[in-house]
Amino acid sequence: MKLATWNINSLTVRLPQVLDWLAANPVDVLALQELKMTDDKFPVDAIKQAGYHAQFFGQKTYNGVALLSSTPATEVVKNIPGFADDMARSISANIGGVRVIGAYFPNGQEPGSDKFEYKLSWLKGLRLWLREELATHPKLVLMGDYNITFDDADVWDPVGLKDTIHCTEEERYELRALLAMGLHDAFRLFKQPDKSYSWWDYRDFSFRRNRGLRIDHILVSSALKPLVTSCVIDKTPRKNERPSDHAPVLLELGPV
DNA sequence: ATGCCTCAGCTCCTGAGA
Repeated sequence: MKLATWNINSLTVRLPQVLDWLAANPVDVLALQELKMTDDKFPVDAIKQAGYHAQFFGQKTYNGVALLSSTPATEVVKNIPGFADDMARSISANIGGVRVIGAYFPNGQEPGSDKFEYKLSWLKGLRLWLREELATHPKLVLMGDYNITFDDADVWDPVGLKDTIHCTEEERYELRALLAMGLHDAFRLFKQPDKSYSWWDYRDFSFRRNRGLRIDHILVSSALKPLVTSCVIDKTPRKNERPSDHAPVLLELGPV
């Protein structure tokens, strides 16, 4: 089973790239973030023609998430039960025997800001809900744009970016709390190239200089961990003419 | 501190992203 996550920064702009990428990478599940469109604009037909079912949860201008799957998705849940939120940030479903959660974590803008406080409360809401979700669905994958780095290895300039957004102790505390409840960073289960990142700023030739952050993650539950055979970042689409600022992350599992 | 780049929208500037 192959799963992937990709923040595509507007599905309107990136639909051709998503279809191209799926043709080259026929995954079973693709979680998308930052659709930036309302549900009535979602390209159901194009996705269907590509051979995929689609579950989506969008809003105008910002945010928006979707799960594309080669087999039907069931028990679809939008956002975090128990956490009131007016933004479309997560979508969950059972697909191929796995509970899949695709999420677009809040950015947080700047430590100390209102948006940062919202990010921390969202993270706490996610953590409290996940505890139950893991008990109900032991085979679980949480993937998406976390907007948090685990540690210095995920940051191109750990000194210059110390305690800035995506790199603060408060954010990383919440990320480690997810690991403490039995989730595992699939990417680090394997030897990876030094300076592996999933996002590069559009400005200052950041991609060419590999000035990036690893903020897109795939976490797997303990029940799935032994089944993981690979996890990689695919930098290929970042080289496209009008790329998303994020690259997809891919996970491969043995038979579930 | 600001610009640098990209995208959406009550669009020719602004807010937000990260």
